[in-house]
Amino acid sequence: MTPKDQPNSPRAPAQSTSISIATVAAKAGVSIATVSRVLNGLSSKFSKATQTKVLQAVDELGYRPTVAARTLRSGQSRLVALLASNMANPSMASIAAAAEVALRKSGYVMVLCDTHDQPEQQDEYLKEMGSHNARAVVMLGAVDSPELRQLAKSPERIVFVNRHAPVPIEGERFVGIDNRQAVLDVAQWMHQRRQSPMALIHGDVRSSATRERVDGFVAACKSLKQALPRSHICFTPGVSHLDIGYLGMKQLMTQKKPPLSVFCTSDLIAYGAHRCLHELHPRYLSLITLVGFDHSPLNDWIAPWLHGIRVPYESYGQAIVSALDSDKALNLLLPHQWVNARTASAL
Amino acid sequence: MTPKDQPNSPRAPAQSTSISIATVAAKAGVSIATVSRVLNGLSSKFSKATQTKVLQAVDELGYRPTVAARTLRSGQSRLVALLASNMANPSMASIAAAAEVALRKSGYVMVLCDTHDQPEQQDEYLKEMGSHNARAVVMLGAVDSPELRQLAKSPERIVFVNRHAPVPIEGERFVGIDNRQAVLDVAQWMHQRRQSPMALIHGDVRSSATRERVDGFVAACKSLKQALPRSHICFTPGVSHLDIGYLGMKQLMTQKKPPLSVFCTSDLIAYGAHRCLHELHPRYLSLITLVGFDHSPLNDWIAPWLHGIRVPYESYGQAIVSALDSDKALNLLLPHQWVNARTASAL
DNA sequence: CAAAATTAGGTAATCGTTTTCCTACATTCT
DNA sequence: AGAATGTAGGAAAACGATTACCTAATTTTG
Repeated sequence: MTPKDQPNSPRAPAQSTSISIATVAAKAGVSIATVSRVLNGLSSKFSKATQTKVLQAVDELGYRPTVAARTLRSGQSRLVALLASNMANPSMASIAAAAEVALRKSGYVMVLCDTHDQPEQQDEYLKEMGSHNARAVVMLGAVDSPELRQLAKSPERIVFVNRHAPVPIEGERFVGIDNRQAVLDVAQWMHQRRQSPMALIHGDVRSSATRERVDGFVAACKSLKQALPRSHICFTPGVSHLDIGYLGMKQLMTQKKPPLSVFCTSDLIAYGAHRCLHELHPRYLSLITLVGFDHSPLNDWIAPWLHGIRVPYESYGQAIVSALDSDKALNLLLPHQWVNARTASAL
Repeated sequence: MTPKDQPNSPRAPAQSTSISIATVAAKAGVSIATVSRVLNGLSSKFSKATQTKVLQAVDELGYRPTVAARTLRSGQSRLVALLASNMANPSMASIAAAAEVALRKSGYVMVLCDTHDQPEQQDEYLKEMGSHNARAVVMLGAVDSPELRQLAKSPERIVFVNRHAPVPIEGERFVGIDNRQAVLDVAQWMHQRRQSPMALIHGDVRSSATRERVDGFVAACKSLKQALPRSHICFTPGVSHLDIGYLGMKQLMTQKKPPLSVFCTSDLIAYGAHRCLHELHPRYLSLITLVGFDHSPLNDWIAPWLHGIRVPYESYGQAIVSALDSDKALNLLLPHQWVNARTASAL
């Protein structure tokens, strides 16, 4: 702005010499300890006048405490690790984005780690976070691993998101939705529309979320007296959700009684199923109802043909922070919502 | 697994007492300094025998250096901050995911920050990263801000991705694609198909990437003697890319000579345009050609009607690391690719 | 009014590393 | 053989905060 853009008065020390708490103390004419106390709000340890002096010195020098020193001494850092099992999944990305905002707002710093659903990587990251003195770990799709079991026994804070801990943990902090209720909603909606036969394409049931959805859906069908033969339940191991959907749908369409409505346990699976139908014959798209699970906002734009359960990922961030700051076990189930396709037709 | 799941032999010290380099030194029967040297590979400072002893002690104790202490002493950390302007954009998420993997592979730890394209937030994060002794900052869509200018003058490493530094920086490290060439490809393809009139819907030109695409496309049209009247160039400030596309297309369709092919400077814009066309009349979808820019892998599944430039986001990770590790300015332009729509029809 | 309690703030130890000196051999050069 | 060089490793000083402990002054209490 001003012609001279030296940030400080000429008296100010060269920017190169980093300013430490000692610099502030000297400038304010107090001891290092006092500066520290003011900065940490250890009230009844300093007078109002001193506070002002210190704060002013801090401000003038543009001082910021060195994180490493603080962490070393106090043994606590503001780092929170988010271990995601697969960042290529848009819903994981949504959660990561929401978590980042909420964590930041609470003064945390988020480190992102993609475990690719592999126990070894997960362990590596968990160890890494230990040596960083991370305040907490957010597991976005945890898999079983030695280090995780180890960590679970320690007082370390872990928040499980969407997928429960792979091994029972007393005092588990969990953030997710009520999958049982959600799939019940799905089953009832499909049942009302009388679009039999129905089918189910699902992901890997090693994920508790998927397991709840599969079990819940099967149970709901049974209680509704809605047929769901084993041949109409598809899963292909070892491939992406997109391929699971694609292959599953292909398989379903070879049955003698192809389904009229298909529930997919994730949106990605539904996308795959859609592509399959489209390739087989575009007309199928208007005949067969696809129901997904996740409903990213983008669906309204590019997959308006998809019905499904909307998971409120944008509010996961705050929930994760709450779980993290909580001193006891927590099971936060966020409200989901049924969403009708925007267009009946196949777009 | 075993009945006794004490991780260590009975001889091992209680897990609670954290093991430091001193513990290792004691166990190996050497000094702290030597352990440090072995761990840091300061060769010709220790014998092979000592190395073995130390490494074994490290292994048996499961010792990991405390990051904070190391950072404090050396003034360097392995933290790399990735400041993204908008994580809700799938292409940013792709880059973030790719960067995370590549950085990790090179021993860095990635901190994710969403600036929401706001200078104040960006500054806050930049300052924060300063006090973390971050090794580098990766700007994924930088905006102009005081702190960034300040940082640019320091020896701090900054990598600009996709969008160039908002203010000229000598020695800029850049990772992106050749937008000029890409839009030339687009224009030529559209020109060959003779789908006149053509139109352009673009994002905010404060982004250098968008500016290059817009200017390049306009220039290409001119050199191809392809009409592109001002009325066929749309931009709506202050709304999301999706809305830019939606509103832009709506505006285009009210013209007396609506376009037969439309170039959108991002896929999100194309999605918006598509939705608009679909709502106006599904038949439009098979008449009007939409060309996007980004081409996330998901497009093959949910937007097979979209032509466009594929940006190799998955290889951005490695490129970012290269730029970061480079000692001099760098302008890494990755190869893009023209992609035809998978289906001519409107899905 | 003396004792007790509170307030304000300084001194110095400490966190776990890295790194600068130093020393003491062992080797090589002249 | 004496000097120079290299190798191996120890002792101790940083790095920049937090915090336990201590001292004085001030206020409250009985």
